[in-house]
Amino acid sequence: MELRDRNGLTEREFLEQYRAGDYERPSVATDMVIFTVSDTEEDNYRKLPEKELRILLIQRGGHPYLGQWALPGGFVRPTETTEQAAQRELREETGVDHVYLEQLYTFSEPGRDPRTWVMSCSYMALIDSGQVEVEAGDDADHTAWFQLSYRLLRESKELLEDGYIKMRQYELSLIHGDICLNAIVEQKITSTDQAQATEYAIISNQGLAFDHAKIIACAIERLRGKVEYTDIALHLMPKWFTLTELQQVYEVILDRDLLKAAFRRKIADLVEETDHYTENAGHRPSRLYRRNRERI
Amino acid sequence: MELRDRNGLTEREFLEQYRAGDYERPSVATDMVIFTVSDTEEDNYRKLPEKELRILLIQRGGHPYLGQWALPGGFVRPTETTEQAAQRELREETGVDHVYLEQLYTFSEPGRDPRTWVMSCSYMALIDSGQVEVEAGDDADHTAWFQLSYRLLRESKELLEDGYIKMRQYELSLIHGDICLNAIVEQKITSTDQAQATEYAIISNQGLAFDHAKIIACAIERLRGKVEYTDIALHLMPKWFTLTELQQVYEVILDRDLLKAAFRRKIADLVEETDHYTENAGHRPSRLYRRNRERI
DNA sequence: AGAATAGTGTCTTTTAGACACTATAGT
DNA sequence: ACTATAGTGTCTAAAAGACACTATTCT
Repeated sequence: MELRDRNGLTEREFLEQYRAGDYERPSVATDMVIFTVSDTEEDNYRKLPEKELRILLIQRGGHPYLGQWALPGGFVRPTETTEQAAQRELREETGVDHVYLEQLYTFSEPGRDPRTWVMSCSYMALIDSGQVEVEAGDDADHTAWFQLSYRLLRESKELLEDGYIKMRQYELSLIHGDICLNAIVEQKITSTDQAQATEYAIISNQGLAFDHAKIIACAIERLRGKVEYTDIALHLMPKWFTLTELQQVYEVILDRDLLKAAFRRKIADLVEETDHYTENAGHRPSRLYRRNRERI
Repeated sequence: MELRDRNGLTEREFLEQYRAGDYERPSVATDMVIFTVSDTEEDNYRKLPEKELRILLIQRGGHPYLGQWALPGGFVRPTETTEQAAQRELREETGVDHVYLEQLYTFSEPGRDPRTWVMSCSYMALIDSGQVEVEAGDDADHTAWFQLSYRLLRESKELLEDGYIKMRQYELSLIHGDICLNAIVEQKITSTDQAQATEYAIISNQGLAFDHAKIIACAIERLRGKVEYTDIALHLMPKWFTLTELQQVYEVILDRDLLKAAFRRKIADLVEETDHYTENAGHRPSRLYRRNRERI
């Protein structure tokens, strides 16, 4: 009753005699864009601190890209999924374990790693600001949180016979103390009647290793997109937070101001009020909220 | 002036002496979900034909999963990106070249291929119905277009201390003539205050090879999501089409009826009217539209 | 004439944007 | 009392949903 292939083998027999071919295989690594949001210092006791979006980078201690900054990552092992590899990496690098984790994109351009054929399966992680503060100081081992900004520099559109080409140039800046990394990433959307393709290219790059500027661009775009229609931003918040803090997080991700009343209407179903309030703020206390687990 | 690592090597020297380690590497394949939309036959000369969503499958001629149906795909070569591999595969399998192509997700579960360690970088392609009809008959080489349906079967939600678990079971049906493939795919969303994870599992499976039921589920969900807020569906249309045909395509993707007036308002900016009309339809002729390349 | 689809007008409901107003702890 | 933020009310504009009505070709 068992199926036999053209050599007369059953599946079990086939698998027993199977030897992996000797064609070339790539190494597969995961690279992670780990986001968190932190307060900047504020001198005026009355004013609220501002928020900033940060990602974790590691300074490379060996070739290639010696001295430059790279995303945390590592090679995937045969006994784990890429996601488990990302989780393991995250634990090793930040000590945190249960966080929001989402696969972004697999980068596979030949030559993206000058050593050998390496594909990168990239992930984005969101860590709540509460969990992270503790580890912020471990600068000695060349791990640092960089403030991120990602802004549209130029935009152009060219009409074709049956479609268009749209180019957008973004400036990516990463700042940690005196260290300032910069890259310009170009997004090129070619759209014709049938085909459509989006390509990213690194136009200029100061201090970021490999194609990591592209991966970071990809992550921030995913984050911006999802903030608008999911509750993803809540994974960046501590257990309890004020609505103003939540709005600040939205604003720092989207890089634009939002109107208070409209914002509160929009996120009303994502949160649940508690009976707690902020204290000693130098102004009217604010009610604390938490994530609404009942939401549909 | 050149940087030297702890062994005193410059980057160039390092790369020259670099030998890839002998740790294990996975094979990386691409698997493609190629969508198209076709007309069903209609006996009543007055009635319009209905649309159905189809994907391309290939019957396996060897172990493993001998005789079962699999997505077209193949291994990635060291000189190409995963996207180029997908494009090559698409050309070989369907003869078409310029189509909408989008990376979906990289599946990496150890054991997903019983032969050896294989990761699959999956892609979704959209082919316009006009280009495809020609190739529809090549059934001899075990390649066939299957009508796809993907429906929610069950949904449940369990509240946790600080979050919830949501389970959804979908029934995936693929039909080509007398051949009927079936799978039930479960989506499990675990969401707590910090963490959130979405997992897919194949609950039952008749006739689909590997974990391809998961990949197809992933593709149809991406397609449904993007139809709502992009012009992605236009890549499934021929050069000229009626608004009713376009609406049918939206309806067959979303698996629900839409209101005509609201639909036309919504897609008004995505299309451009032509001066051509349908003929001999047994009823009032319909204006033909094309994709609007001027759209913002 | 009648069948079937094409195409539009308009009323209602919902959502988003804008802005002004009142409320309150802490120094 | 004053500062800075907290929080709400309401008007307007835009988008989505619902439904009815008219228009047109072909057999």
